[in-house]
Amino acid sequence: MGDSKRPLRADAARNRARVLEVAYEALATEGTSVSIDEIARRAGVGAGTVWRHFPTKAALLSAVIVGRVHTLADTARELLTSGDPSEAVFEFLRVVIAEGALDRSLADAMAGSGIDLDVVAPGAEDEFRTALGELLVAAQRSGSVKATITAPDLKALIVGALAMQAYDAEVADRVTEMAILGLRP
Amino acid sequence: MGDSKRPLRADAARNRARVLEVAYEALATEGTSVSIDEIARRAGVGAGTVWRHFPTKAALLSAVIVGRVHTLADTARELLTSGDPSEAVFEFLRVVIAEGALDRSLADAMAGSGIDLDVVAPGAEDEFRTALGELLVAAQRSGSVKATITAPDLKALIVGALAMQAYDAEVADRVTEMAILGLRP
Amino acid sequence: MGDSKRPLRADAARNRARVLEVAYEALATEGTSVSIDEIARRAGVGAGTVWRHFPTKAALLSAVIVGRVHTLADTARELLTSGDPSEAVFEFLRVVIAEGALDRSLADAMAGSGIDLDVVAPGAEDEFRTALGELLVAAQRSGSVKATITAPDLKALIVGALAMQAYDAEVADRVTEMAILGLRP
Amino acid sequence: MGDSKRPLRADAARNRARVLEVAYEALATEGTSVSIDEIARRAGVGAGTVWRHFPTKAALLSAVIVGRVHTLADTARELLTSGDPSEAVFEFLRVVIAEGALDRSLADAMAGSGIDLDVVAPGAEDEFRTALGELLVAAQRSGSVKATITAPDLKALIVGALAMQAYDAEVADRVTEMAILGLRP
DNA sequence: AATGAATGAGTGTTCATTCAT
DNA sequence: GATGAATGAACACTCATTCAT
Repeated sequence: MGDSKRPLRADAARNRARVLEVAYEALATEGTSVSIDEIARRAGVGAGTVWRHFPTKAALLSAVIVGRVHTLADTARELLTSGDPSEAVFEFLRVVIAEGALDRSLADAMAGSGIDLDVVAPGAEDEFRTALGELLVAAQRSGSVKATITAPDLKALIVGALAMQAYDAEVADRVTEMAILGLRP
Repeated sequence: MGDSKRPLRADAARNRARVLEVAYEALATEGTSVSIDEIARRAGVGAGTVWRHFPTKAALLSAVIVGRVHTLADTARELLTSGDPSEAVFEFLRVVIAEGALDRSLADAMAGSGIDLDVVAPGAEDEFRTALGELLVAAQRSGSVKATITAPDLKALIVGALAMQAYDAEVADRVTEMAILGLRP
Repeated sequence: MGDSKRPLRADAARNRARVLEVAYEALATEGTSVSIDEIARRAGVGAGTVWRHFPTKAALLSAVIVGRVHTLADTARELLTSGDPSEAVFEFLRVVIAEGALDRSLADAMAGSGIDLDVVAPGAEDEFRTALGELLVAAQRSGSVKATITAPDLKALIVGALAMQAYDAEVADRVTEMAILGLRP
Repeated sequence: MGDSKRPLRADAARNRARVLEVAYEALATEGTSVSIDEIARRAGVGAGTVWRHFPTKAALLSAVIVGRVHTLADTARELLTSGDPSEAVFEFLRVVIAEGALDRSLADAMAGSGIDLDVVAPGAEDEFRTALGELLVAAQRSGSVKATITAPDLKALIVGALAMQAYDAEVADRVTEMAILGLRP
């Protein structure tokens, strides 16, 4: 099991990665209204090539989002092991905010009709939830976050930060700092 | 005051109001993807009539948003005079959340490229800021909100609540409650 | 009842008729593969205008077919009243064949997936069946068609003639003449 | 006889045959709208392999049709030698009808613009005509078909049966039976 | 002032054909 | 010889905007 897809040919893999990268930037900059043609143009490939790799626009959006979720989960793990575990959760929130300017696509796409992370990439969702859980446990163990705070609270805060970021960076910043005060004992 | 436009004829004013009302409902229900034709159809007028009053789709969105801001400012004033002033600000936040399910359009439209409330309706912005300022002063005077909280903090919280609402009701709920904890002394 | 649609504005009606006419010719000449854009171009209108009148390609095909069925029913009635009733049914078959060169669209469209005359225009279907029934009764009464022949036989012959016409005029001609021999006592 | 093409390598020949077989089934089932990619996928070969053997879609269609014509000619010969020669021609017609459900592709493809059997495979055409001629001669010799019927009449009936089959099985059935009555003395 | 028909560029998606591996 | 990725034009359909009535 797990070998249902042979590895892509080198050139195809290169194109796929290039499209994903360009799509991420384009979505972050322009929102979900960017056209597939525009993404293809920027990536220097034909529209059909985008279609080969991502047969619907939703599939492309999902792939971008899944990639972003992986990156965030990586970031969470790094913060936990490389710094002060009691502050890692707050650091993570700030990273989400700081990088969120590029993440208009996530909130847009997920708010937009019909993309459910649980459905398109259950693995990514689990990975993300696990990382968040570790951040939370570390913080509560060291007393920097109230014991009454739950993992869903934390996830809501992350998602909310992204949603606010999509609208306005300063708004996200201010509200998150207020909510962080509410997290502390 | 010295407006260059004469008052609208009665039937025109009625049409304008009807379009606005229908547009608000349609945008709240369907998001910004509703077509102008659909709004015209629901309002029982021709597409050209919508165009006469709102020459671009952005103009219609702006007008809807301005109307909504007026309503929110009214709500703020009512809460201040009819209930406990020390809790009015929290009540207001909860109203924003509760009604926000109808306000997907606001965040959508404002997050979408290029609508700036300060530009399209400086008066509405002022009115809203004033009402928020009064809520804040009342709360701080009675000690229910920390003295370090500023009007921009509060505005960010309102706007953030709307942005989160557009994505997910529960997220908005949880994050706002956390932030309210951060507001209290 | 029956006034659910107000009469079209004069210019709209003209456009609708022009599109239908052009569509009939184009479909007859090129088959169902003609694009809507091509039809719009030939009719001298925008693609959106075609769409306003016929929101899907199937709707346009249906309208063309219904129009054609009406014309055929008219022809049947004329043949019955203006000539020899005993030969009217054979004359009608020959007209179908002769004009069928323009009718590639009918067989194509009806063979193609999903257009059912009974569904798109039950009235037209009834009108057609009635006209065929009258042709058959008149012929059987005068003894020019066997009593064992039924209305469905006759309808099959018409439809088959169209289907063969779409492929080859001579084939339709020869087979129909053979079948006519089978019809006679 | 002196063909300019050397015989195909064994594996290439196997691929060619497999593609043809799959193409016949796919065309019969789905009509001419099946994509080359889909046929390649079902045959388990790459799209380029299909292209190597059949450089255009029309070439593939032609090859399928030619193959089908060969099969029909074989059937005709078998019926002539293994059964009652006087009824063989009627049996053959019924076989064409019965199997015609799989032959939507023939009528589709030949009705569609530009494939002419005489051009793409004069040999197959001759073989088919010869077999039909033999059926006809046998029937007329035994008195089961009128002497006035010609080979082109019979060919029209076969082709017409296929054309009608593509539209509706019952139509083909009824019309062919009527025409058979016209064939008998 | 109001209507609603017309426009035409734009969307996501599809696919026959070509070509680098 | 075989592969399957890439191409790019085409499709049906949509809609904000304009304009004749």
